[in-house]
Amino acid sequence: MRTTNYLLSTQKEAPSDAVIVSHQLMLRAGMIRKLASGLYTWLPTGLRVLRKVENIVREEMERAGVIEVLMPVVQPADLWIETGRWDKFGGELLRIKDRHTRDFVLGPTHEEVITELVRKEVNSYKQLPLNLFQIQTKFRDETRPRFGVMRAREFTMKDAYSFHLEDECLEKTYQTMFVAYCRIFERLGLEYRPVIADTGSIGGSASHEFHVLAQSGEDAIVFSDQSDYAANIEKAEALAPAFDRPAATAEVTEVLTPNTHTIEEVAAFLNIETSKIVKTLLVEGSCAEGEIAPVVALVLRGDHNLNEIKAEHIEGIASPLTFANEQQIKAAANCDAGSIGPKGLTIKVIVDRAAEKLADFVCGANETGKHLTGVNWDRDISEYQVADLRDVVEGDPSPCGQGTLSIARGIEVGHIFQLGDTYAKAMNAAVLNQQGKNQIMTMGCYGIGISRIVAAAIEQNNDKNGIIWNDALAPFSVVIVPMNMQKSHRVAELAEKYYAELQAAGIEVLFDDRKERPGIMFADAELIGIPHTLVIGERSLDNGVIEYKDRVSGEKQEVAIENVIDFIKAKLA
RNA sequence: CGGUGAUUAGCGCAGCUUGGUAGCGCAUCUGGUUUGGGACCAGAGGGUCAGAGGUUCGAAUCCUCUAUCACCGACCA
Repeated sequence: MRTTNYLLSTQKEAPSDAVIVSHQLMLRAGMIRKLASGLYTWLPTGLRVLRKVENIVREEMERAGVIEVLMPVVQPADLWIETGRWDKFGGELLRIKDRHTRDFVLGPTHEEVITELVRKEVNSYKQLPLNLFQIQTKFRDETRPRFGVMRAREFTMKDAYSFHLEDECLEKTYQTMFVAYCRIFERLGLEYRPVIADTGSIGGSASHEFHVLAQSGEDAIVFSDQSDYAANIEKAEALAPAFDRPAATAEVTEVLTPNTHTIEEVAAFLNIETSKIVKTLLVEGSCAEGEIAPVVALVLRGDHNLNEIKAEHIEGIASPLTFANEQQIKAAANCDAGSIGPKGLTIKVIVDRAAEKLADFVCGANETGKHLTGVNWDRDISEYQVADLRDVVEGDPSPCGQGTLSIARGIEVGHIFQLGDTYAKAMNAAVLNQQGKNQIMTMGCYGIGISRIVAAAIEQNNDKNGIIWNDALAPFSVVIVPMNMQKSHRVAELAEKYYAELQAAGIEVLFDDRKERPGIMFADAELIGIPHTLVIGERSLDNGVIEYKDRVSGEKQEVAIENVIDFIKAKLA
């Protein structure tokens, strides 16, 4: 590609609303442009990278025996009503009507459509297992799109769905997909970790997420320092402390804590550590439709965070987790949210394992502006239930039994699930088994965020000059930067020759044939992140060499004019 | 959905307090001088100051409403 025939669109400055480095660089390098919130146009440079990711994913899917299909973005509402997700899926599901006022959705995922396909096409166990994938546009009407294509509303995803007669077979395919995913992220050259994940509202038994490690990641993932254990913090169990609760030594005393609302304020006011205070959060309990939800109290140590996923999985708590509103708090505790405590509450009380080990602790007095000190479980509060409610923290023992946990930030780029028969049952997707009886299939689903990977890769590989692509993802492998080509025939001829020869060798090359000063060409090549640069100038031609520059290491070296093509081929091998 | 803030040329910003001919840098175009790390000189084009209403002789500036965008939170196969 010649730069003069291309749309380079680089910029010196990024729009001020881009806050993370990958978003800034994608805009500056001319990879994407925003059309509206969460909607992006892919410019030629960005699209080239996106296609690289797609192709690697496609190759590895095919290697793993997955077969490509393509399903519509627009899906009839009937299917979503059939699985119940028409009601369950929140505002993220964009609903539209056609000219006949029939209901449709823009597909945020394709379980319904693939199950509809397979239940019609597949009738016999002999056709199983079957694993199908597509690379396609998804739409999720995110309440808060951010970070460019990292969390866009419209994005590209690879989604695969497998169908089996038995769970045993599903587990085998799940393993195959796990390995295929590892291969994909290796080939993409990303630093990644598979972690145990929550299955979320999609349901199912087993699930792993694949995270690209990056400071800007929106997820917290935890690792054991002595084993392979790795999990999303949503899923990581906080073990009960291994010691017995100390005996009570203090009497319950009421103290005035005016104008304190947060745990930090109370701790500062009373001059104690936040870990000696418990916080009491009121949430809605589960109930039948139409009934008034009861309120349940969740009690945690002041220095711990509520893990909402764990909480909503507890029997008797509404899912999704819903915090009590002001009226509900007033009715249950007769005070403001800042002064609630477990003592004297008449509602159900669930205590975190760590909070349950406290003695002589501080809690709200259920009277605005007052707290209690010297409170003790059993002696002062008899009715309560103990559960794992909190996020693990750095240094907690690993739930696998070996080592302690550390926490890192990750960008979720892949997620695989063993769905089981949730969707197949809802949609009556069955085949005839060996006994000639109808048997509901069991399913797996496997997603990779293609467009998110592009952003994640940049997040992990950049410097002050721009993006640093590896050979697998680079929009171009080589850029030819001629010095003063308009004046020097020798330079122009050699540049043209290399351009033709590299193209003939099947190497993607950008020939910067603009009438620009060298500094501009260098800066653009580095901003876009092309891994290999060939600098052709009068200065070195007299010595029979040209200059090669490596974007990753920044190192320059001279290469004999006649060896350049072989040199580049060797670099890309 | 709640909180905060923003909206002036393609991008980055100033001007608003104290109302009086809409500016700067980068980018773009023309001509010239340059040419190994974002050059220099001369000139040019580009604006419904987010929109609507109000106050005023006069509004980018003051007031009201609306829209859009972003950040923090809530939410999120």
